[in-house]
Amino acid sequence: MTKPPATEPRRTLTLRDVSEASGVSEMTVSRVLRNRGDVSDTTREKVLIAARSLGYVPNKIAGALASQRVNLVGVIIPSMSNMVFPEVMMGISETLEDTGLQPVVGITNYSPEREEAVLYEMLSWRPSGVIIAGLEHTPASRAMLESAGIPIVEIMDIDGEPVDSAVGISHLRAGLQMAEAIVAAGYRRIGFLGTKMPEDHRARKRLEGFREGLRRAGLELADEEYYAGGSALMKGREMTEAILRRTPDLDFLYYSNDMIGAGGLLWCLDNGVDVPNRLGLAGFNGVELLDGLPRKLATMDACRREIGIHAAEIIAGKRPSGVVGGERIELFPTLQPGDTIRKV
Amino acid sequence: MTKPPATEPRRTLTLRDVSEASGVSEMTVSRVLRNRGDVSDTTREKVLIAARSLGYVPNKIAGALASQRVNLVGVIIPSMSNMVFPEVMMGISETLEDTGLQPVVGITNYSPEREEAVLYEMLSWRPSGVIIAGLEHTPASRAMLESAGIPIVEIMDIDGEPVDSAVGISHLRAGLQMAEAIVAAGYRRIGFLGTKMPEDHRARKRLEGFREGLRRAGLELADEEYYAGGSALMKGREMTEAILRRTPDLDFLYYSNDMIGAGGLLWCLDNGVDVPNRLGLAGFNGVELLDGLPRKLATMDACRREIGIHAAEIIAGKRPSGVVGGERIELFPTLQPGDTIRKV
DNA sequence: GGAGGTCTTGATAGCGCTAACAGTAGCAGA
DNA sequence: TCTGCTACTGTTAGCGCTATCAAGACCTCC
Repeated sequence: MTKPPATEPRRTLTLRDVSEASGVSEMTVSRVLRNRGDVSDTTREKVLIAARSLGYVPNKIAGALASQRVNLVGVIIPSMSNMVFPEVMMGISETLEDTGLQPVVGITNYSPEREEAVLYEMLSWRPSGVIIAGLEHTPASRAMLESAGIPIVEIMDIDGEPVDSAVGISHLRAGLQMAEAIVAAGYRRIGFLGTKMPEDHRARKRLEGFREGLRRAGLELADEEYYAGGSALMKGREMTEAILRRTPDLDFLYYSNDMIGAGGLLWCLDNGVDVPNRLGLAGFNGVELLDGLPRKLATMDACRREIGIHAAEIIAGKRPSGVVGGERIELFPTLQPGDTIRKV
Repeated sequence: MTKPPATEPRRTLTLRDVSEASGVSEMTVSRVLRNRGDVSDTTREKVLIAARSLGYVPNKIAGALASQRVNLVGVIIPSMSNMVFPEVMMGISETLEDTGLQPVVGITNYSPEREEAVLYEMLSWRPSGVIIAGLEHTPASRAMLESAGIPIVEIMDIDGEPVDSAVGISHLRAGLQMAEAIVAAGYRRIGFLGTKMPEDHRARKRLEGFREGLRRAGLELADEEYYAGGSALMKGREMTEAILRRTPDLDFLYYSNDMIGAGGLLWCLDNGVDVPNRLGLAGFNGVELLDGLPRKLATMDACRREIGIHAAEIIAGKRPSGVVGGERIELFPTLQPGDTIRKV
């Protein structure tokens, strides 16, 4: 039988091809490629040369099915566009790096239905664990998480009942603290600017906590302004102008995130508003970006990187002491007064 | 033998469980769950009820192995932290949404070795296609891409030889055009500010094209300044101050990206530099963020969303006319002069 | 000398699903 | 009545890999 010409229609390679090319069993090839079990140096060498020269890429689908192990960790977050989640991701990837585990991201756009769909899709790949933002999920999502039989870490928030483990900060408390700081600095006519996002539970909780803080001082919000979509910086300018036109005697503006806060700050500087004496400003998140602004906006960092690190550690089983699951790690954000709150 | 009490240690469910619970064969369950093939309404109903009440989640690993089809598309990009790639991702996800295909992202941090590793990992899941940033890869990466036997789309750049398809803009030309516009506006003492990133080939090509543009006008760069790491906005300020201190007679600064450009702009405004008369500024990318700045930075949009859309269309086989592969789509960025280049 | 290692390799049996084909029933048309 | 179809359901045989066990070769130590 004559060999067909060099370029035969290429099937995708399997272990068998490498096994034939190197003259050992498939099992041995598998062992070499996974660095598992004893294989003599000469055999190992032969196999590696054969695999490389063929350009063999293992099929993890088959491998995962056979071994019942998948090196994937599902990460489900609402968005990637504001700076907050990328930073969480950094913490996660960095921590997972030397564990052989690999994050796979799903985006929900703050939609519970979408979250449910993304979760279903993820679980159908049988990941080793799931990291998911928030504690609020549809009943179906919660049921899936509960019966998945893998570690689940709910991140960002700890005001609620986690399915399994949770790592985050208390947004209720964050809002409360900010209110206290503002009141302590002597501001009294306080406005709030935020997003129209009923499903952003963390922003909602911050506002709730903020209101509570004001109430304890016998105050309440003097005005509110909400937006949806568009460039946050620009929206911050527009909203600031709008709220001040409507309620000119406001002496403080609390923004639900740093980006609109920064927009507000720029508007004030452009329009000669005396910050922080005539008007104080504060945001939330501690976005690094703001470091370059002419003045530093008061904010509260959300411990984003740390949250990612801790969550990944739980999934990777790296937590100290033999804790098995159901961990609850609360982190504590610190207030950064910047230049936009009066010093007391 | 007595049945163990209700709460027995839960194995993960398989088709067989649903099949037993609903009294039909596994095959029929499979058909119902995938909506494929004819199944009577009554059977369908029975199966769906059983599946739902058990909380069955299909195992895509087994499904993919059996069907030799994987609904995943690998997307390999250098970074997620500057605003450029998230926007490409939006275009991709949006386009893939109704195709049953699902993007899976890998990040390389501009490291060719990392890219190689990420690519290997991705290919081992046998995705339906790969979208990868840039045309420059290690020989091993290129070999993998060539022999993967799936559609490959290299994005962002088209100055080079693609493995299969390519969608992007010419960064060489982008740099050249910007140089021409600057020269035409009468600027002569031109500085460049960029990142220390030998592996950011697109930034390199823009600079190359920019130099060529200056040379054609008998000019050359009067000074250069590079940075690495840190908050881009902040770095933009610092670098601007540094380059102007060193070469005070510069009349134009070309930044390799909008963020440092924005930092530069803020510095100029803070320090009373007359922009654009005494000093002109320009960046690159067309980042939406900049909309909120006091003055609009000259820039060039990089067609990021469109790139994502076209790339996804190629993978999904949505391209018009029966083109099979090896498509090359060039997009053309437009110059947005903003307020930081003198009107001619 | 033989029991009991260690090291290395291979054979076998699935993992949970789906492609492909093989029925079976029911019904229209000749 | 039989053929030929459509609608539905089940059986069989893998997909490409790994867990597990078995076995051969070669030692070591009483």
